[in-house]
Amino acid sequence: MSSQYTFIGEYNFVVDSKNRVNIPSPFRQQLKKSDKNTFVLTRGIDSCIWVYPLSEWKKIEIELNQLSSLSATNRIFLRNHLRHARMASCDDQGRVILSKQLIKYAKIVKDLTIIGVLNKVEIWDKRTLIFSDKKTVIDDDSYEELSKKVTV
Amino acid sequence: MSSQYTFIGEYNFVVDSKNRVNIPSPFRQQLKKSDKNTFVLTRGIDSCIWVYPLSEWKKIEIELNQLSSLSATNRIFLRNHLRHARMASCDDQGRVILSKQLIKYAKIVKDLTIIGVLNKVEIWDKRTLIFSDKKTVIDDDSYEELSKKVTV
DNA sequence: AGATAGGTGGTGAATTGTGGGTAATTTTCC
DNA sequence: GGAAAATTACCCACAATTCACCACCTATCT
Repeated sequence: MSSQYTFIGEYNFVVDSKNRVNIPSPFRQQLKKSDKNTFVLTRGIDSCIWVYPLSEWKKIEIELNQLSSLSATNRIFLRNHLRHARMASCDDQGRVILSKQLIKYAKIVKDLTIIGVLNKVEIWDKRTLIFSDKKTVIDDDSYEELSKKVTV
Repeated sequence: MSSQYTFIGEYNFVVDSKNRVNIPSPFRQQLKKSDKNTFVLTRGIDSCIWVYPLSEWKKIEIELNQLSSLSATNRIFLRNHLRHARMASCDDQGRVILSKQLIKYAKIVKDLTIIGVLNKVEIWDKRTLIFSDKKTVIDDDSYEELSKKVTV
């Protein structure tokens, strides 16, 4: 399950009065033509927005398509996962528009921090992330668990 | 069994005095010519209306055809699924007409929430969905099960 | 200094969601 | 069967939003 993308690094941007956000230029330059400058934006598990290039999202879709709608759990899961997702294409300046729902969810005011996380991009409200940083220190036990899965 | 369609996101609309409902424009734009602006509307398993593009419905028909009518469960399932299904075409403004039976079944008053669920679209009464949200929480065991199937 | 690239702000045109009217068609009822 | 009533199909209209650009400012590198 390896990705074609290598989004890494951190960038500070602002969201403008029309809810537009710049995708960092190094990320945009990686985009394949087949992705047509299109991303899928959705709720992150933390209070941030996850941004996938179209082709990366398609991989997720393939998995979600396995789930039969005859199962109640599946239906709830699919609904809740997909309802907050949106496609968005870059304009000529490389910006995407955030929906009001996503802005509200991620508590976005104006200043943003955008982080590359390999195959996806996270959009954080700057202050929210600073606050979140203080809380999310990984304890030793969790590192033990992690060590079984990744070598780093 | 992957879909040609990527219906995602949530939209708020109203049903008008003639029982017309707008199909969200991003969904309509995906429609293939062969689908001829035609959908199949039927009862969802939850109290909502399921909307399939014609070609996606055809796939379901193929699956349903696999079910032997010798089984009582199958017969009941088939009947209940098919008796409420209806074809409906968009008008020039991209709206379909909901039958009274479907409106009653989904307890639709005026405000709607429309959710894209990959290959189909769900039409919910706004209040009903909010109420449903509160009741339907996925428990931990179910999440464990899900995690075996999808990574997301 | 000039050129280039990257980030931010703004604007007019096109799209979209919603409402309504009228004629054709179907259904209902006697 | 046929008239009346309801439903449906096919239009037009319009306000609000969104989209595709254009313009400008800034920093960096040559």
